[in-house]
Amino acid sequence: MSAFDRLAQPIRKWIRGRGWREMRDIQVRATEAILGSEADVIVAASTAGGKTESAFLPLLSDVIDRPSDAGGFDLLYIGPLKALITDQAERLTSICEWTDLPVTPWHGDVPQGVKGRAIKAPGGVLLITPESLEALFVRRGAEIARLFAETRAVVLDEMHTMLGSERGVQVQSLLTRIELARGHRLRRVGLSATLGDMDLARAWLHPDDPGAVLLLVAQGGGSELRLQVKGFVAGKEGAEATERRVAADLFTRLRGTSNLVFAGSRGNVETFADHLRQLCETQALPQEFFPHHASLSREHRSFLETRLKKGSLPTTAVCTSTLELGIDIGDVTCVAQVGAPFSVAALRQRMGRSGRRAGAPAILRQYAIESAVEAAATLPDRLRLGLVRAIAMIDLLLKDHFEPPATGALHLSTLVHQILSVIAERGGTSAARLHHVLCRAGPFRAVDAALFGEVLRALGRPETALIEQAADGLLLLGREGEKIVEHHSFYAVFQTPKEYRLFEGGHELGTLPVEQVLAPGMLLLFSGRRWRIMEVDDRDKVILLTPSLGGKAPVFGSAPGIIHDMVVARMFALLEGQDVPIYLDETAADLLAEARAAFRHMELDRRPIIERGPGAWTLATRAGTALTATLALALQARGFTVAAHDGFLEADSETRDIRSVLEEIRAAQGEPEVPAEATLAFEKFHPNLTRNLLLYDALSARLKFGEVPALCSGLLSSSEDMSSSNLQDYS
DNA sequence: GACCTGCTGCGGTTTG
Repeated sequence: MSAFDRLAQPIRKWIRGRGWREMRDIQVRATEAILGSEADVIVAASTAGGKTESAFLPLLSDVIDRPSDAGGFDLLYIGPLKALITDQAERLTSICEWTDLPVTPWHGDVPQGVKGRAIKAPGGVLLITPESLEALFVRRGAEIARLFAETRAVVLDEMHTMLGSERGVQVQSLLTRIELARGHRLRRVGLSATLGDMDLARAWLHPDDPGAVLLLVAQGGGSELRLQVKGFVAGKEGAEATERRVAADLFTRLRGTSNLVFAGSRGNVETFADHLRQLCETQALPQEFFPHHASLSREHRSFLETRLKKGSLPTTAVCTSTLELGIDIGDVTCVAQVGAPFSVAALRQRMGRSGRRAGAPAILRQYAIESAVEAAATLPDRLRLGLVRAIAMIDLLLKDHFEPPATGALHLSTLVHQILSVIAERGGTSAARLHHVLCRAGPFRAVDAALFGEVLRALGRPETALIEQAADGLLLLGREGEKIVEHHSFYAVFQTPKEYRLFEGGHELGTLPVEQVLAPGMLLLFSGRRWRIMEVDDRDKVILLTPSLGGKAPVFGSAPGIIHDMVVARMFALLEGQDVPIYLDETAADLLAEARAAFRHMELDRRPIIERGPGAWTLATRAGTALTATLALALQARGFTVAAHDGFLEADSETRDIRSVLEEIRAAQGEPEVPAEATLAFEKFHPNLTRNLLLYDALSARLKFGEVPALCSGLLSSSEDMSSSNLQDYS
């Protein structure tokens, strides 16, 4: 029987109505896998590859041909974005045209009435965010078993966003809790365009039996890739003039077509959008360049998304990662990247937005801006680390190597969240039951009973008061716990900063973080236009703006970027190599030659430690951000001031010698050494834990003291032969 | 030296 014939009659009718000549290969294979087995399935296909249909045509067929008598939702879909859920619900409603299966989108913008009706008569497909599912547990814990009693499968969309993230652990935990409530397993179907390590993806989907997960990868689809790296040197003209030259190049290359320009930060998005707007104005051309980032109003963002999707007018979005994944914005001619990205995985995701039409190439224009090098130039300037990283990223992209998600983290912040959620769901529970639900059946398997007890005691401290224990031993929400769980901000496992809202007239333009100093009279670039601040209301967190002629991009706040070991290793290979990639323009090639000359001149090709001056050293760690930062902490704990760059550390001390201190650190055998002033609280519920627990969490995720002794050995090795990795232990 | 994601229930008022 052909795959088409295995589908239910109403589904076949819908397919014929589409006028499809045949099903795609991935859809045929998914139909056979889903209808021919009970196994979990991963469907890996590009964004336009028909993943959603691959999963839902057979899943819906199964529901139609083998209807269940019990009530409850037949299929569950979890998606990371509200806009994606709205889109997918429309597509599924169309597919279900000839069936009587309801399709219910469920997120914060869905009206209460729709949700009320779905709870009263659950059935068909429920499409929901992780946060709204969390809210169901907290508010309607007793009804979970009824709602999902006979659910056939859960579809996990954009699965790559879940791997290694706090939100992914939350989803894993919620799925186990559904299974425990209804008493049997829930089949999982994962969808993604960009999964690096398939074994990790399998293990995430089915931790107890990764080998049983069927993996379906779409064939081909790899369109031709055209690349250029353009170098720019900021000379005496200053930074702004250089930005203008980059903007002028973008204007010439992109005008008249639709494109995405990834500018790296919200501040840069505003800066380049402003330059490009001015170029349109000067030449009396209609506006076709618009900014897009998370702080802009929903209204402005949807205007731009709709314009891109319609494709009738040339449109270039200057954007941050807001346009990296999610809803279908159609095909763009070219992806431009200003400055090096932070991961190959993100670059790959971005490239997926271009070259989607059959026969059209994917085009990447990489812009690298470097400073003019003078005698006092900094290490990153002399070694052209921005350009070198951009080339390393492209190199890895071409080889199809990208960063695997981090594994092995304890995720204690999300554990705290789930402890509160399970207690709220059941109105109270025992410590043993909690440990079973979350750490044995659930995703927190690295947390043993002793560590779990320490977490519970931290939450029960009088000053924390998240939980308390009744006389019979039952764990209940404490005074603060009640407050936190009651508020709607509880449902998300990630944290968001407080923000000002920006208005012009009664019209909201977007938001800015409250940390920065803003005062009336200041000039601002925002939402692609220029403003003067009229009024700052600190109580209501509102800022009133009026149009002006000047202005500069605001500071949106920052977090350190994390570069993987694999990228830094590639950067060193480039610095030590001779080859000049053919996709470099003349300036970029000159800059790479300068970087290589500087690398040799500093003798970094021969020695891992060089002395910049008395009490000032440069170390070539050749490691990514995590390990380099860990060594930096150990040096700081011993009185050094340090500055970290990709694969390098600059360490200064007036009293200590770097070699003897590295010997000491090596002798400490990976014992953590963290200066008292270093913060270890990064995640939403971290402030409720003890410093000791935060250290455990950091050691499991972002600090690598275990690798420090080997790193020290490599640095101390007197070998002149640097061809073998200095990360090996020579002792 | 960075980015992104999410949100319930209830009480009061208005409208047909």
